Amino acid sequence: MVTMKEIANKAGVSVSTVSLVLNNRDEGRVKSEIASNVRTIAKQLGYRANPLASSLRTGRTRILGFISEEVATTLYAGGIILGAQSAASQLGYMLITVSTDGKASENEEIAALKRYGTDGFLYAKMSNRVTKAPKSLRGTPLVLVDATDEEGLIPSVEPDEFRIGYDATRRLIDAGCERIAYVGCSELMIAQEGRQAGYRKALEDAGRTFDERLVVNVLNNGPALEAVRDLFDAEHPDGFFCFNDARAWYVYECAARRGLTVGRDISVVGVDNHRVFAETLSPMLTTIELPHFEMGYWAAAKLISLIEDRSLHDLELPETTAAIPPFDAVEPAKIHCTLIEKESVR
Amino acid sequence: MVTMKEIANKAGVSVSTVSLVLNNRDEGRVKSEIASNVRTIAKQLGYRANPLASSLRTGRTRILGFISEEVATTLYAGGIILGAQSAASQLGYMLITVSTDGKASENEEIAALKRYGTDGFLYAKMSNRVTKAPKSLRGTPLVLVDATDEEGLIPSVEPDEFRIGYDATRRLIDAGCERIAYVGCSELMIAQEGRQAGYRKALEDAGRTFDERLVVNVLNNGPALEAVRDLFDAEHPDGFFCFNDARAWYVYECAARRGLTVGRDISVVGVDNHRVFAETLSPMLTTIELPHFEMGYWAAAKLISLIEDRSLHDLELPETTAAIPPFDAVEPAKIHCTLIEKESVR
DNA sequence: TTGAAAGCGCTAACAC
DNA sequence: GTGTTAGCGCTTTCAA
Repeated sequence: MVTMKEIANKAGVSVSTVSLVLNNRDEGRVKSEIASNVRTIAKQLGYRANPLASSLRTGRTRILGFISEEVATTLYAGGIILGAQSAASQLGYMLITVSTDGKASENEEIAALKRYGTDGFLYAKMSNRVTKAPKSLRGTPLVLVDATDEEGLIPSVEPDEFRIGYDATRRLIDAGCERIAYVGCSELMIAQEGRQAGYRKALEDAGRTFDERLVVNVLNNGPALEAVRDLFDAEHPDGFFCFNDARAWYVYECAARRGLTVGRDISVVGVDNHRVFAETLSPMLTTIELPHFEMGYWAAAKLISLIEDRSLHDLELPETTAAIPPFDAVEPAKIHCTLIEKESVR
Repeated sequence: MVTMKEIANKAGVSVSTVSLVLNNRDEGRVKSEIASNVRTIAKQLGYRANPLASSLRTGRTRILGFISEEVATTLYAGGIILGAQSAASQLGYMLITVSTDGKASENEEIAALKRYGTDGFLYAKMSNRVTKAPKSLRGTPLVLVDATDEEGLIPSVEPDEFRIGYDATRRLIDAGCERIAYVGCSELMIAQEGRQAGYRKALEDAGRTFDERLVVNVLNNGPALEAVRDLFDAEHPDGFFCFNDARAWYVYECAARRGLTVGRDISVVGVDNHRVFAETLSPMLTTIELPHFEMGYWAAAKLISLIEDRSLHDLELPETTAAIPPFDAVEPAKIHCTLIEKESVR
C-alpha cells in the first residue's frame, strides 16, 4: 500500500500538499506545476487512497449498507445487489450487504453497520410493498428499493407495477386472445394491486368488460395448482397474465396435462422473478423482466447523491454482461419494464 | 459513538488502560477492581469498538471479502452468503460481497477490497469445479467455497458430490425402481463427475450393471428437453436422478405429456439448486438440498480461524429460520447432504 | 503557495 | 499496575 507520505517524499513536498492535490482541492492553492508532478508520481506509484484512514478525520467511509430481509436469498435480489454494487464501485463506494430475519437481528445488524461508519443505507424488499423503515435508520441517508414508504417521506426506486399489468394484458390482446385470465397473488401488496389494476384498465381500454371469474389470486403452493386447474376447466381462457414465473408454471402444468401447447393453443405472459424458471419455460413464454439491476443501480446512485449532496445526472448505466448467460434456444419475447423514482414528499 | 476516551474520563484512568481491559489483555496488568469498573462503565455507556480506528494500528479490519463470479446472481448463492454473514457476525466480522464478471473486473474488485483492509477472502463458485484462485489473492488468508483448488493448496468447503449421487440412486433403488436414469450435466466439473460416479457405484453395489443408455448429460436449454424426451421414449425409465431441479423440470414436462405422474408412475430425485423450482415441484419431488448456508458458514469460520490463527472448534451453527418460507403443502422428502472440508495439503 | 502541527480512535512500546 | 508517548494514514486548521 503506497501512502501519501511516500509520494510527498518522492515529490519533495509535504503530505498536506499531496492531500490537497489528490483531493482536487488544489485550485489556486498549489502551484500547478507541483500539482501535476504530484499527480504523475501518484499515478506512477499506483497510489490509491485509504478510505478507512480518511474516514477517521472526515467521518465518511465510502461504505454503503445494503439491508434486506429474506431478499438476499432470493434470486430476485441478486440483480439488485449487483446493480447497487456496480453504481457503488463506479462512484468509489463499497457495499456491505446484510440480511436479517426479524426486527431484532435487524437492529443488531444496523448497529454493526453503523460501527463500520456506513455513510448511508439501501433498504430492500423482496417485492414491492408498503414499508416502514426501521427507526434506527432515521437521520441517515436512506433509499428504499422495490418498496414504498408508508409515509412517503423516504425516497425509493420501484417498478411501475400498473404499467406491467397494462402492457402484459395489452400484449395478450394484440396476440388475439379473447379470454384473458389473471393469475395473481393473494397477498396484499403494491405489486399485486398495481398489476391487477393495469390488467383491468387494459381490458377496459380495449372495450372489454372486466370479468372477476377470470381472475384467480393464489399463493405459491399446492392449492394454487388446483385453483389454476379450476380456472382452466371452468373458463377455458386462451391468454394468461401471471404475477410471476412461479405462477406461470401452474399454467404450464395444466396446459401440458390437457395437451395444450403454450404459444399455440394458449398465450402466457409472466413477470420473470426467478429467471431460472423463465429460462426453462422461455421458448414459449413472454416475460416481463423486472429491471433488478437497474433498480439497484439507481437506488445506490440516488443514495450517493444524497450523501454527497450533489446530483448525479451525468451518470450512465454500464454495459452489463448478462448476469446469467442467455438461454441458448429461441430468445423469448420480452416486455420492457419502467422504473419509478419517488422523491421524499417533504 | 462513545469512545474509549469518554470511558477513560469517566473511570478516571488512561485510554491505554481502557484499551487493555476492553481487549481482554488486562490479566495481571490491570488491577481487577479497575478492570471491572471500566467494563461496567463501558457496558453502561453502550461502548462498541470502532473497528476502523483500530485497524489503522493493527492492520486488521475485521472485514472479510466475499468474491464470486456470477454466483451472487444465482439463488444458489443466497444461502452461502447468508451463512458466511452469519458466521462473520457471530465472530464480530463484516462481509463485503463483490461480484465480478471476468478476470479484469475481478482484479479491480480485489484491489478495492484490499484498500478497505480486508483481512481475508472467501472465493465462491456457482458449482463445484476445479478452480484456480487469482494470483492477487495469494498471500492473504483465503478459503474456497463450493470449489476445489487446482493444486490442493487452498483450503475449501464443498459438498460431498459422490455421496449425493450415491444416496440419490440408493433412494430410487429402495423405492423399487428398475430402470434408473441419470439426467446429468454435460459440462465437466466436480459436481457432475462426482455425482455420476456415485450413481454408478450405487447401481453396482446393488448388483446392477451400469447402462450408458440410461445416462443423458445435457445443458440447461432447448435441446436438453429433446434429449430427455428421447430418453423417455427409448428407455422408459421408472426412476430419474437429476443433476439439479432445472433438469428435473424436463422430466416433469415429459411425464406430464405422457400422462405419467411423478410419485406414482415414475420417481424423481433431484439436487435442489434453485429452490423456487423444487418448491413448486416438491409435492412429488425428492430433493437433495445442497447445504448452502452451512457451506458459507463453515467457510467463513475456517477463514476467520486462519486469520486469527486459532481453532474455532467450539463454534456452533445457529438455528436458522428458513431463508425461504417452507412450501405449505406436503413436505417433500429430503436427503441430507454432507460437506467436505479440505485442508491445504502443504 | 506551502508546510508544520494537531487530531480522528485506537494500540503498543516503554517509562514510571 | 498504570500512564505517557508515539504513531497508523489522512485531513485540516493555521502560520509562515
